[in-house]
Amino acid sequence: MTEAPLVTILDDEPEIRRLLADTLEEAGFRTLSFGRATEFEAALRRTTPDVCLVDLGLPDRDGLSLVHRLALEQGASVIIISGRVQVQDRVIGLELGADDYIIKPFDPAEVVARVRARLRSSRAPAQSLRLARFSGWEADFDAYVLRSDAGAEASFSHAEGEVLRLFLESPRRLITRQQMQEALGGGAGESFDRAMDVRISRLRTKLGEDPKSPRLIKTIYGAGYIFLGDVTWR
Amino acid sequence: MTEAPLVTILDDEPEIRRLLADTLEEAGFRTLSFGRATEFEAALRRTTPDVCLVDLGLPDRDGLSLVHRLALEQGASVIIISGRVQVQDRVIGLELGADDYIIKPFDPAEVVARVRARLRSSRAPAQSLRLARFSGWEADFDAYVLRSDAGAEASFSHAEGEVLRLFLESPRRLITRQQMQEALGGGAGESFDRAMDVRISRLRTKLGEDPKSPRLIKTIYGAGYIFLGDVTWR
DNA sequence: ACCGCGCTGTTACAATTCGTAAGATTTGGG
DNA sequence: CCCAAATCTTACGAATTGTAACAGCGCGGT
Repeated sequence: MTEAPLVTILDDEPEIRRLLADTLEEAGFRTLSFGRATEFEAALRRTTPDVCLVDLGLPDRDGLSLVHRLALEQGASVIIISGRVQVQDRVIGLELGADDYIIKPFDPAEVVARVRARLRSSRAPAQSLRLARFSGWEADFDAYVLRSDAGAEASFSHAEGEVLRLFLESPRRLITRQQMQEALGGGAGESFDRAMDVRISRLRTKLGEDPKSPRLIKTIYGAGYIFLGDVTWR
Repeated sequence: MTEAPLVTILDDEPEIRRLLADTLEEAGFRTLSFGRATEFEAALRRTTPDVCLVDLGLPDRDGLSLVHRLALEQGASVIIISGRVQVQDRVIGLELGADDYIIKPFDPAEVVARVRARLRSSRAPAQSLRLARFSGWEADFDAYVLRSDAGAEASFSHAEGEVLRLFLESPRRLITRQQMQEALGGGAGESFDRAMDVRISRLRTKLGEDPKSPRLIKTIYGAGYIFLGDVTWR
């Protein structure tokens, strides 16, 4: 876990191998490159890669069966990189066990992004990226806690969190009561109105808003609310 | 798990929704379609899809932040379907947590194949799930023992293990009371409710949770529980 | 068989969450 | 300035959840 993830590259064109290896290593991965399937298979007996990039159309072996075996036995993520552009090829590749299918010519940045996506889904989610910073506050949606730079701390309930999240996802933008009602699951136009008010009221209290002139959650009479604040998600 | 996987479709164009829904249902999936993000979010409060197809460029919400949240919170696989063809868009979408990125116009057969690929990888590895590491703890399902990095050690019972395993198999994902009840074999809506609470309470105690603000097992009032923690199975 | 112990569900009661009701306050139009 | 509608706040209570205490059960040791 402390070590960089290992990505193997299997492609018969040396330039492509080098391009992929350079890009991936620059992105912080360890790489191993192979030009022929037999070499690759030999290496598999010694190490277990996290992600395998496999080019179809290899000279010495049918790439598809290799993919199939890899996916089944090794449990590694397999990404096919292929010059075949037919939808049918992609479908077959994916059904055979590939996790992704990239068409040549590819953009190295996209390959890196797709490799990362594979790693994310196979390993445990990297981090709890559920923190939002805004206007001297930090909202922690894991712990359900609000922390101010001044040191104040207040926990918020799930219902309050729904409202807060709605605001933090669309700051400086009008959120109509209707939208809020739909997003918060208030059934069809009932007296859920008041419930929403109350949630917001409680949230304001926890944010230490001055009832006379709220600075963060602003009411737009007859329309809805606007959340003011520069939000950064982490 | 005996039930067909649930795939949600979020796209503002009705024809696309229908096309996707038809194709996926023909392929044996259950589907739910939405035209607006708020509707979708409301539905998320009640069900937990296995795969989410999300169109960017929605009218009522920034699609990317939605993807971000989905990926992190719901634990579902997210596939972006977008008309934006720039590599940069794809990279951003993937880095934000999407598991795949399909460009419009798409071929329905490929979408099905990619959905299947997501399901394959998200499915719990059916191997020897005996040891799990998470947040400074190690759960040993052979010895029925919990060990903390700090050196604490507590044994857990079979019933407690069932709950713990359920959590560890779906971390960071809402587990409804109903789901839990089904998984744990509690007969239909009896007073088994309380038994579940008690199991969880006992588990919390062994994990050294602070009753006031548990860090690992979160209660979602009126819905269920979420287990927070980066889990790695061995 | 008897005893003791740990596991687990049940019960009862405490604590929490969250919507509703109701009255106070604010807003914007005339 | 007046009024009706919209919104805020507070108090309350129903529903949900937490947990301590108790009881039944199974099992191993004596």
